[in-house]
Amino acid sequence: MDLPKAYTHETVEPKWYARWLEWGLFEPRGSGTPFSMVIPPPNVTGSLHMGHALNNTLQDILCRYKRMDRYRVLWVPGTDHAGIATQNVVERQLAAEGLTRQQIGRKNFIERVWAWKHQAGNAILHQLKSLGVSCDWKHERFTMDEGLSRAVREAFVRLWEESLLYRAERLINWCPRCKTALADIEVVHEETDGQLWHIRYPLAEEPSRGIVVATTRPETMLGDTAVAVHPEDERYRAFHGKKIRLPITGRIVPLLADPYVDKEFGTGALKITPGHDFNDFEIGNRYGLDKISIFDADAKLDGQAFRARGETGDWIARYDGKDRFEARRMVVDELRGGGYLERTEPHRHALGRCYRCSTVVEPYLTPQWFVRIKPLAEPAIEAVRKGAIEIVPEGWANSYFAWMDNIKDWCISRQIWWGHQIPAWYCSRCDGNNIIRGTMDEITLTKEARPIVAREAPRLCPKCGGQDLVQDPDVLDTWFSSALWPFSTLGWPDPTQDLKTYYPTSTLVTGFDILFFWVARMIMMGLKFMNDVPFRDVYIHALVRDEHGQKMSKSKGNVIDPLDLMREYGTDAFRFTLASMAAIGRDIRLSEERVAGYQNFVNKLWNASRFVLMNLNGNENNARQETRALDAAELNLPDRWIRSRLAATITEARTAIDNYRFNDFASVLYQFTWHEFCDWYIEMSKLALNGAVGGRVDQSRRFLLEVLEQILLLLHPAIPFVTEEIWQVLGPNRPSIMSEPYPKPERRWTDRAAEAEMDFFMEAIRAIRNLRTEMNCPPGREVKVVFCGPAEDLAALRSFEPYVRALARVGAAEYGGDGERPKGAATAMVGSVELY
RNA sequence: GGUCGCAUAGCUCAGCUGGUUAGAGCGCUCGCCUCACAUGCGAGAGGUCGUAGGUUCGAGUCCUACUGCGACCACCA
Repeated sequence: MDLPKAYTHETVEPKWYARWLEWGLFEPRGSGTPFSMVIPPPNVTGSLHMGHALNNTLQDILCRYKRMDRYRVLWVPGTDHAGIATQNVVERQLAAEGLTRQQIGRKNFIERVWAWKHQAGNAILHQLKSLGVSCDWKHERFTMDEGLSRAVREAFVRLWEESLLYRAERLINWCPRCKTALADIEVVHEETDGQLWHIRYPLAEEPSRGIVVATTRPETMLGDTAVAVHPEDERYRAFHGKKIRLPITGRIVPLLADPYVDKEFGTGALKITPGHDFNDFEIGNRYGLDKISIFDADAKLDGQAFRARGETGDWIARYDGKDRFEARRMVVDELRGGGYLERTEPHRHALGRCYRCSTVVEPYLTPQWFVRIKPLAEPAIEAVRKGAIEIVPEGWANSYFAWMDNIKDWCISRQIWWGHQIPAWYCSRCDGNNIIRGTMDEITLTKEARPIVAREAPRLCPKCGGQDLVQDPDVLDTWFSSALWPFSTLGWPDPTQDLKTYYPTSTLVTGFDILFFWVARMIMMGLKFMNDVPFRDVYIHALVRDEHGQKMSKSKGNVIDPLDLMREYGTDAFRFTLASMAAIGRDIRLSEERVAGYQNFVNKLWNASRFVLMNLNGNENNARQETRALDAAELNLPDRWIRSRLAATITEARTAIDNYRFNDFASVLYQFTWHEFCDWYIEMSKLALNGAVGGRVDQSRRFLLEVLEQILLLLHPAIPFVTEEIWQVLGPNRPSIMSEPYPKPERRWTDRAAEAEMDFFMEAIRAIRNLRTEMNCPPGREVKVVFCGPAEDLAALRSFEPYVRALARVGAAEYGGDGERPKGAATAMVGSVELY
C-alpha cells in the first residue's frame, strides 16, 4: 500500500482505460433513471482537435457524474460519413495516383472510400479513447451502417409519402469544384472587395438612347432576360414598355417596372439574370421570363445553352467553354471596346463560398430534391418556445428562432458519390426521354423525370411493369442522416428496447457552429418521426481559441494539438483545464501555462494522497460508516470543520454540474482540495496524528482517508485517471471508483459553529504569520505572541493553542485581558508578536 | 443592413436572480529545500469593475446612450 513518489500519467492512463473497458463499466448498468447522450459524431476524416476535446470532455464529465449518481447511463459514440469532406480526401489520394473518380467509376470509387474508412477512418475514435471518454463502444455507430442507412431510407420514404419531399428544378447554390448542390447554410458569406460595373444597355428601337445598369457580375449579362427599374423612378419613366437590345448577344429583352428595385442603389436599373441570381429568379418567375443557364457544372460558359434557344452569333463560339472569371474579363473587355462600359467603381459585397472548399458558389438551375421544411419547423420552434427543449445558454435560442422563422426548403440532394444514394428509381420505358445516359455508368435526369420512391430497389416499374429501372444517382446531404442520429443510433425504425429506454436523450452537448446544420434538424426530425424531442437540454459550449483569442487554424499556425498537451501534461490536467475554463457562453482561450498549472493540481492531489497513505495503518476502511455517522460532540474542531466544508463543497459541485457550470465545478473542487484540505486540514491533522492535541489517533486517520476519498469521488468525472489510480492504491483490489456512488452531503456534517470558529482561528494564525513576515522573522524561529481581547475569545484561542503554536511557529503565548477589543476579530486580538 | 454577445487586477477569466472590506489561476515581489508536495510552503503588491447618464436606501450586477471588440444571420444588384 504505497504510492510512487511521482505520478506517471503515461502508464496509468492506458492501464485504467483498458480495465474500464474490460470490466464493462461504460455500458449501461443497474435499474436507475436512464440518462442518455449521443456524441456529435466526428467526421471519419477527422483527427482530434480542441473542439472535439472540449466537447467530449464535457460530455464525459456529465456521463461519469450521472453514472456514479446511479443513473443508467448510455452514451452512444460513432462517426459521420461526411460526404463531401470524405470524398474530397479520397479524391485527393486518387489525384496523387493521376486518377479521377470518373476514371475508376462509381462502384470502384465507393469501394475505395470504404477501404479508406476501414483503414484510417477511425483514428479519431482512438484519439477520443485516450481522452478517457466513457462512451459505450458496444453501441458505436456509423452514419452509413446498414442500420442507419435503413433509417435514412425509411425517413426519406415517409417524407415523400407525406409530400414533405419534392423533386424540382430550382436555383440552388452550386459548388463548381465539388460539382454538387449545397444547402443554403453550406454557403459561407464573406465580405469581399469587388467592383461595380456600370453598363449601358441600348434601346432596341433607338440605339442612341440607353439605360445604364450596375452589376458585380458582368459575365452574367449573357444570360440576361430583362432589365428592371422602379415604377416610380422618374429618371426611367420614359423607358417604360421599351425593349432593350443587349450588347454582345443582341438579345432583345423587356424593360420591367418593379418595386423590388432599389432606386438608390447603383444606377437604379437592374439587369435580370433569372438563371444565376436568386432575386432575379424570383422576378423572372413573376414575369414569366426565360431562365438561361449559361454555365455548365464546371461553371464554364455553355454554348449549347444559347444554341438551344435558337440564338446565333460568333460570340457563342467565342465564349463557349470559358471559365466564368475568364468570361468576366472577356465581357468587360468587349463592352469597353464597344463603348458600353460607362464606368467601374470599387464595391464591397458578400461573396458566397463553399463551406468545404471555399470555391465561390454559383447559383445554378438544376433539378434537386428538397424537404418542404415549414411544416417540420413549426413544431420544432414550439418545442423550444414551450420549454420542451432547453437551450443553455438561452441566448442561443434567439438565433435558433431567427433561423427557424425564416427557414427555406432544404436542398438535400448532392451530386457526389459518397453517401446514402437517394432511394428513388426511374423507369427506362416510362421515363426514357428523361434519362440521359453518359459515359461509364453515369446518368443524368431531367427535371421532368418521375421518381419511384421506395425503401428497397423495386424490381418492376409499378406503372408499366418494365424491368429496367435506374436509381437516382444523387446522394443525400450528410446532415440528413445526422438529423436522425438520436434515434437511428438506438435502432429506429424498429421499436427497440433502446429506443424505449433512452429516447428522448437527456442532453446534447455541442458547439454553436452546428446549431442549424445539426441541432435544429435533429429537433425537426425527432419530432417528425418519434413524436418527441430528441433531447431535453442542449448545452452549447464555446469555441476553443488560442491564448490571444484567435481562432485556431492551420493557416495561422496557431493550432495546439490536444494529443500533445495530453502527452506532455497528462490527460487529467488537460481535461481539468478545459473544464475550469468552460464558463457558460464564453470562448475559451487556451494556454499551455494553464494546463501546466492544473498539472500541478493533479500533483498536489497525488502528494496529499501519499501523505494520507503513509499515515494509515490498514484498519481504516473497516470503520468508515462509523466515521461518517459520528456526532459532532465526538470530534475535534478541525474534523467538524472539514466535514462541514466537505458537505458545502459537495452541494456546490453538484449544483454546478447540474447547471452545466463546469468552471464552477472545477473551481469549487480545486479550492476545497488545495486550500482547505491540503493547506489547513492536513497541516492540522499532523498534530492529531502526533497526539499533540488529544483525541483518538485512529479517528484522525479515518477522517483523513474519508475526506480524501470523498475528494477523489468528487473529482473523478473531471480527472478520471489519477483518481482511479489513487483509489485503487487506497483500497487494493476493490471495484473501480466508477462504480462508487457520487458523494452526497449528510445533514449532520454541516456545522456552522465549527466553520465560524475555524475562520476565527485561521484569521488569528494568518495575522501572526503576517506580523512575523513584517518583522523579518526567519521562518524557523519561534516567537512569543500576546493576545488581547474579550475573555470568551481568549479562552477559545487558548483551547486552540497547540495549532497556533505549530502553524504560526509560536513558542509562547500570553493572554491579556483587554476587553475593549472587538469580539470575534482575531486580527485585532493579536496584540504583539516578539522574538524571544 | 439585421440580431446577439463581450468590455472586471500585468495576462486569461469567475462574479447566476442588485446588499458586508470585488474573487481565482497564471505572472510579479519578498522570505523559505518546515519530515506529502520546490509541480512546493508562507507573506505581499496590484482593480475609480470601457465612457456618460439614469433607476434604487444601495449597482461590477438593472435601464439608456456612446466607444471599442467579436460572433451569427442577410438576395440590395
